[in-house]
Amino acid sequence: MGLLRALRRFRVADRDMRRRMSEGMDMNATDVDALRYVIAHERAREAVTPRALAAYLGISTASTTKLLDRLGRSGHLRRDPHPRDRRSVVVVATDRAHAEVRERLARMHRRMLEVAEAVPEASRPDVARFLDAMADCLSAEDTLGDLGPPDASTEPIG
Amino acid sequence: MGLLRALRRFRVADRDMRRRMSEGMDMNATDVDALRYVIAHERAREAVTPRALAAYLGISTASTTKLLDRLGRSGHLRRDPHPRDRRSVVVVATDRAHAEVRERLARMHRRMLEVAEAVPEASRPDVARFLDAMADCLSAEDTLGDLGPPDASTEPIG
DNA sequence: CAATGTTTCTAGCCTAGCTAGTGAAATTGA
DNA sequence: TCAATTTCACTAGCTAGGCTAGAAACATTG
Repeated sequence: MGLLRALRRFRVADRDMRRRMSEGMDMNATDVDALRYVIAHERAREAVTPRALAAYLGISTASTTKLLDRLGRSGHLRRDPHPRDRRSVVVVATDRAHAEVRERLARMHRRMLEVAEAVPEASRPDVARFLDAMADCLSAEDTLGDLGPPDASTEPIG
Repeated sequence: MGLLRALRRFRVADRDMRRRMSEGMDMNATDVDALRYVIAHERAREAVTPRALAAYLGISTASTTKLLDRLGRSGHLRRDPHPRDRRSVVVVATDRAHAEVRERLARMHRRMLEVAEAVPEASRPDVARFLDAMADCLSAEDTLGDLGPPDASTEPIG
């Protein structure tokens, strides 16, 4: 079944991309993920609090405080006062962060759009349904992850 | 474009699944990944060395030594002497590890197969091509990762 | 067979997580 | 209204899982 093979390949590519990205931007994977999260929400005009960020990243708020310190020091994120809750804070990406991410993303994102548009109209619902159903499989309660035969991306000793 | 939305959803589901899996098996994500790798290769009758494992996981061989110690202590992996290279080692999953993983995976894997088989014959090549092309996008040299609008899985402060 | 390369492991360090607990502000309820 | 509770971000201190450097055993090559 080539579909599962293709899915596995995509997952590995995604993992490797995150790795390169983290390497290339000289920050750890969580920090990059956080940066992407903040920027995406900023583009959608939605404020991000440390708590929301922690929930998304799956780390504690204490760790998020440290994360914000790091990304503050590196000049990517800033803490602004929350407009309505004086205990809280709004996390904002700096212009530099926006520019840096835009620069790195633009090309890939454009390519992805092209690829999506190249899928024949008639097949699109099936593609979307397939991915949604796969997501459902992974979301089911008691799962551990799929295995399947290894891809040819390894170097067994033979 | 719903395809990219579906793809994002799949990625998040995959991430969360790994998180639950790591939580549920009471080991860190890298160790689970390693276990899956070893078991998958074992099923394909391919030996796994610490070095190959390190390469796959993207960590140093020194860290892999520690990883093997951990998974040895927990009774999931074993070091066997390498048949032809006396410097080296073959990493083997214990029966218990096989059973544990099989138990956790069986249902999900079965579901995934069903989902794949439910995709209409006519659309399958398009689905596979889409995923392959997306993987290529992510593999391109200078990429950072896609952004796109955030999904509704967040709780912005409004 | 000497020289070089490869493989795993050890020793010691550093970072990014964690829990527990704090002070300040918001919310709830009597 | 105001006391009690909850929620928020943060601090302090710990731990685990990465890293580099270097060593010993073995393989490979000229």
